[in-house]
Amino acid sequence: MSEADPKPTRGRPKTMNAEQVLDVAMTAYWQSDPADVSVNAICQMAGISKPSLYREFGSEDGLSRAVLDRYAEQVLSEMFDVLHSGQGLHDTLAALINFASDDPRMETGCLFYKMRAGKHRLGPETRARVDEIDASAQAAYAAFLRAARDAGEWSNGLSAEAGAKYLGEQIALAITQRASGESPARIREMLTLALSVFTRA
Amino acid sequence: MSEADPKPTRGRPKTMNAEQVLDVAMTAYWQSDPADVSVNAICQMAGISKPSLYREFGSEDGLSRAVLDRYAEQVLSEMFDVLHSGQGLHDTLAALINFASDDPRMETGCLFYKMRAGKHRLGPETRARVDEIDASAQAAYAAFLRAARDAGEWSNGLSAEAGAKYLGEQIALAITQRASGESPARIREMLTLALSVFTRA
DNA sequence: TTGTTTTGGTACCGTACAGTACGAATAGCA
DNA sequence: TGCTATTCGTACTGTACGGTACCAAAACAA
Repeated sequence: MSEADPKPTRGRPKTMNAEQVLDVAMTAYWQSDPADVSVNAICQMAGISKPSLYREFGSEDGLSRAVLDRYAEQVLSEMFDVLHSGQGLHDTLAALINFASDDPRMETGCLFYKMRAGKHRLGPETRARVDEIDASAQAAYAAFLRAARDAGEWSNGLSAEAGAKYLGEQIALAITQRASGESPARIREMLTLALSVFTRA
Repeated sequence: MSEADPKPTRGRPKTMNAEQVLDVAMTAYWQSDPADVSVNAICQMAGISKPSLYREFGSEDGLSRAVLDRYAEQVLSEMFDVLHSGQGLHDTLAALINFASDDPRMETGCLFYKMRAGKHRLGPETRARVDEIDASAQAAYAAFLRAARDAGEWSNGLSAEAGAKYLGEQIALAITQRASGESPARIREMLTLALSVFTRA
């Protein structure tokens, strides 16, 4: 992932903690919106100077890409583990509904979906990473639906790819609505309705 | 709506055409995103100077509010006429699906939904207008669903308000996906699936 | 002609942004 | 004690933005 720094034995010791900066940036991006948080603001919040940030991450694009990587590792991975938990279709969908509607981490939305929604405002590296993650998420949804179909739990006229897209977009919609202050109960009601197409013949 | 100008008999005759400026701004906002189009760019595209624009609209907020008003009159009104066409539930839903999936005007998305998605970046007047339109749209959807229920065409356990919210968000999602380049066929497939909850018992 | 009124645009204001030049600070090594 | 390597942050660059001061242009009225 990142080039292993051979820990230089000479030179002024670094006081900047890259991971703490990433945490600060991730929280800020996540709580509001990547497009509304400037590099200046992140430096101020993290208590470092701008050159320090640029030495570490190269550019704003490099920073946001690193933040997205961290978010994928720390948050998205857990979300996609649900798809491989081996439970049945119904239980897995219920788990997804629970996560999207009630998980406190999604109270201000999902950083990945925020980045995807404002993709054109991101730098090329971050944008490419967004596309990668989007593709792998769709693949995971599709694999999950294929498994459910093979197990005879679902037999729609829909292709697994179309179903995956639908499932992914419904979850994205639900989480995005949480960021705009909609009540978890309403979101649960609507998402349950949207996903009922998988459990009703 | 706007204060009637008493057409002054004195002073230099105005060469600026406010409606043409609004058209230019609406097209620009609509094609890309209100947050990505500057006042400078609009002035350049419209061939006028910045003070002229500010004399007419007061501020960027005033301009975007005027653009939204125009959009509501010219585009949204037609969309909501569908709800009052008096057809049955099934036909009306089909008309909405047609509009969202295939109407060429929605090829680059819906300006209203773009503004709503980036509401926090708008000025106070425009933001208030967005909320107004959102509320009246929900009311129209709810009235439509109540009428359908009274006619016995729909008998879900859902409240008309929850159904209205669901319906509106599904249409918004479909149109927003068109702006991100998704194929009309896919969008139609997914929106049809999402709205099938209204026609299946 | 001489004012008065209205609209025109040039040139500017202050602010915020991403990104950088550069010298001071701090370490190990000779 | 230098010398070199590395990180530090102050202070700056250039650009873009929303918004405005100001005066010239163009009409009618006296």
